[in-house]
Amino acid sequence: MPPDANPLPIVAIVGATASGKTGLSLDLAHELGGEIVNTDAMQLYRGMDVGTAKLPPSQRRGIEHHLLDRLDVTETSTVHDFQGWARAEIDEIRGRDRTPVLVGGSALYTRAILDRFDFPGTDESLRRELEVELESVGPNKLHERLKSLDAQAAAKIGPDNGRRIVRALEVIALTGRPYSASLPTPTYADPHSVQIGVDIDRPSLDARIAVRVQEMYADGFVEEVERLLDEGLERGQTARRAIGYREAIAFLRGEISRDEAVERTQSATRRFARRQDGWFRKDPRVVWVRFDDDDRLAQALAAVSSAGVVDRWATTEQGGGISTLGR
RNA sequence: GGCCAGGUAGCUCAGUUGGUACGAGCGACCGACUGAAAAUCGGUAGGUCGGCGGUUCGACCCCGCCCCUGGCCA
Repeated sequence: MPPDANPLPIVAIVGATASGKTGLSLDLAHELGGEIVNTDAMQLYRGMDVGTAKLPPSQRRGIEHHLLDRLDVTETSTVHDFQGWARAEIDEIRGRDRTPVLVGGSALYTRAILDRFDFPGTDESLRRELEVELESVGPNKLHERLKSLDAQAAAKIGPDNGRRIVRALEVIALTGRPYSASLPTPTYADPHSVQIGVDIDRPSLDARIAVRVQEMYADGFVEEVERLLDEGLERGQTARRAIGYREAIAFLRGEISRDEAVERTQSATRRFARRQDGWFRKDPRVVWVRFDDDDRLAQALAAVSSAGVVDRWATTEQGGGISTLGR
């Protein structure tokens, strides 16, 4: 392996909301001379600050942050666009000899960047057609059609998951090939990638979530949502469904009380955090560090320094009889 | 103190004209996931039906007493 073949790594900090990713990412970026790349679907939106726990510029310690505030709340976020933006951003950062540090809780988005992961195209009018049909005939009818076209995908997706059925039908119509309803096996697009997961136990996490939501409301979250409503939040396909925002909207409409909005937001966030955690846990490549370990930065740095040099280690540190098989 | 309503899954409530609870939504737990992913969808576990006694072959449903909650009247 030529020495130059070991470029700057791509570092990703993953884990549940409120686990402490942000703090660790800043420390890491500081140590590595890195720049932060957001991998959170909702922090992509301009104006969604308090409710997404977006780090205010004043607290960024002078570290560059990328991929925040890219979308208007009325726009639909797509993994595909995000993948393109993020990869371009990463190339640019590395081009400046800086280390990209990805931070965010959207597992699909993170994988879209790090892994070999190609998304089939989309077609506005076809999509709309299918959605209208879904609305009028219901998911089961569409599921039957999917079954005749791609029984495997149909079995995997299930008869009631309208949204995914529509997407499968769309992909099949567009590509003429079956839809893979299964995720590809995780393979880094660039082998010099590391994922560091922030490990936190549930009681601690739940307590932090409870506090965070309280603080959001104390910090003008409702006012933020009012502002965004003026900007057309409810017309947005993605943004208005964000946890916290949908509850705040219900509160502003007078459908639920403020306390109820807080409670529902807390419980929705807890559920979300569990899903996030499960999603990252499944990835065997993630190196975990405890959220409250004083040594976590050192552990993370160690994980980073071993990124991409696994091959070298395999030949030099293996020792014993196996080394005779060396390259 | 009197009257009325009610006490059924962790929560909010259905239900059985007496025959082993058809429960539902939410939550909890587990899982799926390729262009909305903070989305979308699937599965599992939870109940001595307020307590005690009575009637009955049999009561969560009937009777009596008691406890608790809410409301009304004193």
